[in-house]
This record gives sequence, structure tokens and C-alpha cells, in this order.
Amino acid sequence: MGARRGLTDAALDRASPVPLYYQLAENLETAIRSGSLSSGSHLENEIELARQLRVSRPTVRRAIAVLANRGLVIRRHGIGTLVVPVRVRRPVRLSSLYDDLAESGQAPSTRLLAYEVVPAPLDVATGLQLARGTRVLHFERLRLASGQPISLMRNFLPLGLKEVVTEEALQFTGLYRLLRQSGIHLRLASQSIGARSPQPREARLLLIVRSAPLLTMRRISYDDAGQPVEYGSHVYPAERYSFEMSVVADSRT
Amino acid sequence: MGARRGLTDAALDRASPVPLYYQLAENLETAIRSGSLSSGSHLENEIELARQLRVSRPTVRRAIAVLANRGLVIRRHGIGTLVVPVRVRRPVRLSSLYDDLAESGQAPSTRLLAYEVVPAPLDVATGLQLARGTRVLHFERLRLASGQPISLMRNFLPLGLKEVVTEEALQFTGLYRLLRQSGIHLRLASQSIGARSPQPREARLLLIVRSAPLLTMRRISYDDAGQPVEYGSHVYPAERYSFEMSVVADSRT
DNA sequence: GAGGTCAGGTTGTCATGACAACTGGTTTCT
DNA sequence: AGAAACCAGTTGTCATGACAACCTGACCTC
Repeated sequence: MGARRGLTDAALDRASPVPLYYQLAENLETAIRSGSLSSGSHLENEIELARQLRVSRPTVRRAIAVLANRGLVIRRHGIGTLVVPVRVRRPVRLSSLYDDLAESGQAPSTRLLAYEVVPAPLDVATGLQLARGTRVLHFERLRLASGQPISLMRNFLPLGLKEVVTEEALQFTGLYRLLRQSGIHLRLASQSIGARSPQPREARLLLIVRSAPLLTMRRISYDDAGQPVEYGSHVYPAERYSFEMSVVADSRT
Repeated sequence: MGARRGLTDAALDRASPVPLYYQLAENLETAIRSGSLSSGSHLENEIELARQLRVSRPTVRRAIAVLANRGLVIRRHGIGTLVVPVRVRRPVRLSSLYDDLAESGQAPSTRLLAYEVVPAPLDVATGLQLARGTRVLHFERLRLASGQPISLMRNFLPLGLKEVVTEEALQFTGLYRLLRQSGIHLRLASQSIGARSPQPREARLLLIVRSAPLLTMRRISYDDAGQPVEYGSHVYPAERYSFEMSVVADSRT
């Protein structure tokens, strides 16, 4: 704060293991979100930016590409790069509900309704690429934000992860955080979003009437190696939940 | 065809205005989808690929980055690049329902229920960044696939696009295609997916009972310049429709 | 036999340099 | 006055070169 000159107050640290382009991307993102770079304004041009920061132009371009991918800026050939004049953010990312809630300041809490080892149902086995009936870890959680139930989550994981995702840990930590802490990096997920009416038990747990629709999400997550790690089947009360996302067209950059 | 040797039968055309990396990305994608590159197999390493194709390694890397972004391959440091062993595809892209249906072989048809100029409701005006009450183009379409209604779509556009999106054109062409044809390139959209119960009129039009839930999508699309181009508020019968998407974690490449 | 060590192969990062393509405004010409 | 041509500024594309970081498997040592 205070200094007006540099677009990026935080300097780049060449000694850090974090790549320069990534440091730069984060600095820029911070500047955008904090409002230092106002909506609709031009970013300084790449060559000048490179000169100021003492890095090469490809490094600057790569940093900007990260922001463009996240939908924070738009590049225009012959014009420049401008900050997206949109307020909306919070895309559907590969993060857990827990993270999302914690970030947005809501105090999330969890009730662990089930934790057991069961034979995989057919769709789960298929999704996790296991033989029919293979034993898998299954658990069910009810998520509350500000005291209100917002999600009923059922997950299936390969048995090998039982040591990582323990019953105790799940009480206080999100699934994705647990996985990340033990070195499993989720890289890709395919998911399907739909809607249906609640079953009686679901309506009771989520404190909604039976005629109120549920949002449903089925997700299969894969790690770095392309191995399926998690099968999730979640439902949300539509009146209290929706999915926000930003979609970016293939931008050729 | 017949040649087995080259991973990419289609050669690169340096005279083409299409960038080399993009040509390469498309060739590779074709190879993957057609099965020439089987699931789980390694891609040839970057340096060798560059040598064979007579391009630089950055060009190869960029092509692979495109595929990685689309979730078709996974890169592993120190290991190589492998084809994602997943069957699922068809992410939520910035394309129209019409395109999607046409691609998947369903014969789409459209009934144009309304086409008029109206003062923008508050949420529409906000979304399109117009003053409250500004006159906008509004139309409503009922989409049918294989004779069954699958979507009721309401759209609002700035009045300036009335010449492009005419009543006649809408009967036979998707909105996004119309816009593209007139040089408007959608670049970014923010959307929100939720669910609710249908209103009587919606249930009647979509041929569902009143207790059957609707999927809802609200989308605001922006063009190259970051100008809002379209506000869409669409509903789908949940029993016949769901959103499929793949999510990719920030991969640092 | 178990463990650590090392080498080879792979992707990741970054710099430098050059030219092409596009946009918008200015200038010039008719 | 209007239209065409030009120009400065910007991002887009591509090549070459170098080194770092990482993973696997083979080898060696104990």
C-alpha cells in the first residue's frame, strides 16, 4: 500500500521455488481483486511490463494467460489486455465445498452420518474403474453453513485411501484438503449437474419440504496420474444453493 | 491414410493462416478421438515430436497445452504426457444448445414463441450494463429434440443486434451461430445453474407435471471487447436434461 | 536381500530475438 | 468533405538455447 507506481507491489522472488510467471499471475490477480486495477482498464503492455519487472516477455505472457484462463482479463489483438468488467466470480473449480465456504467467510460445519466399507455399487465401480463389487470406502456427510443444511454428500473412495481419509479427520477437514495434504493432487474431474425431487430422508435431513427440488451433482475426480480417486454423489437444496461458473471460449492462447 | 509411422498423418501447413500449434493440437485431438492414440498411452516426447514435425519445442508444448486444457491429456513432470483414460467428454462450452444437439446427431427444431422489444427488467438491465428500463430485444424459444421439448429459452439482447438476430433467422439458426456469423465472437460467459419448480405455463410447454423439477440456467455472455451481448434465462426439464462438464485444476501449464 | 545411489530421459522454466497480424487514429490524397 | 493510405502501438506466433526439477529403473554397496 502507499506506492502507486508499480502495478505489482509484491516483488518477484527469483529464489522461490514458485515459478516467476505464477508469482506474477498471483500478484496481478490480487491487484485486480483488490481493485488496484480497476474494471475495464488496460493492463500495461507486455513489453513494458517485462521491462519493469526484469523478466522476459514470454514470462509475462504466460502470467497473463493464466488470468485469461480464469476469466479475469481479456486480451485483444492490436489493442491490449483489459480487466474484465464483471463483478461475478467464483467459478466451479476443482475445490471442495469446504474450501469455498471457508473462503467466503461462512462457518462450515459437518455432520458425519456414515463411514463404512461396502461393496461398490455398479455405477461407482464403473466410475472408479474397479471390478464390480470391489470393496470401497463410503461415507456420507451433511454440510451446514451458518447452521443451515446446504448439502448432503455421499462419497466413494478406493480402499487404499482409508488411512488418509479417517473418520476423525473428516469431522473437521474437507475431503479435498485431506487428499492434498497427503500428496494426492486432483487434476481433472468430470461432473454432471441435474435436478430431481428429494427422497423423504433427504428432505428431512436438509430441512425442506418434499416438493422443493434438489440440485444434484455427480463427480468423478482423477489425480495427476489419471487414476480415479473419488466418486461423489451430492445433493443440494435448490432454494439455498446454485452453481456459479465462468466459461471461457477457446481463446487460442 | 495407411501410413503408420507419423503420429499425425495430416501434415502441418506453414502457409495456412491457422497457427502451427493449433493445427498440431487439432491433429492430435483427432488422433486421440479416433483411437489412433489409445487411452493411457504415452504421447511421444516433446523433443522428438518437435524434431519429426520440424517445429520448435515451444510450439509442441503449446499444442499439448491446448489438449491439457481440454482435459484430453495429462502431463506428468519427469514422466511424459499421457492420453486421459476417460471416456467422458462434452464439457460445458461456450456453444449453443443448437450446436450441441446438431453435433450429437439429434435433429433440433425450434418454436419461436415471442419476439419483441421491451423495457429491460432490472436484472436484465444490470446484467447487460444498461440503464434501468432501456429497450432491449427479447425473444422466447422452445427447443425440441426428436420431437420432445427439452428447453424453454428466454433471451435479452441489446437493441443494436436486432438487425443481426431477426425473427426469420431465429426460426432456423441458433443464436450463437447468428452472432458468430456477423462477426461477434463470444469470449466469456458467467452462468449460474440452479433448480426450481415449474410455473404452470412452463409445465404445459415442456410437457411435464407440475411436481417435476426444472433445471435453470442464467447466463450472461460477453464478446471480445468485454461488452455484454446476451442475457439468457433458460429452463430445462430435469428428467430429460443435465449439464456435463469437465473441470481442470490450475495445472501451471 | 535391502537399501541407497546414480544415470538417463522427460517435462518445467526462462531468456532473447524476430517478424506477422491486427486496431485505431492520423494524415494524405482526391 | 470524404475516402483511402499510412503509421504507431499492441498482441500473436515461432525459433533457438540453456538449465532445473523430477521420476524411474538399474546398479552398487552394505
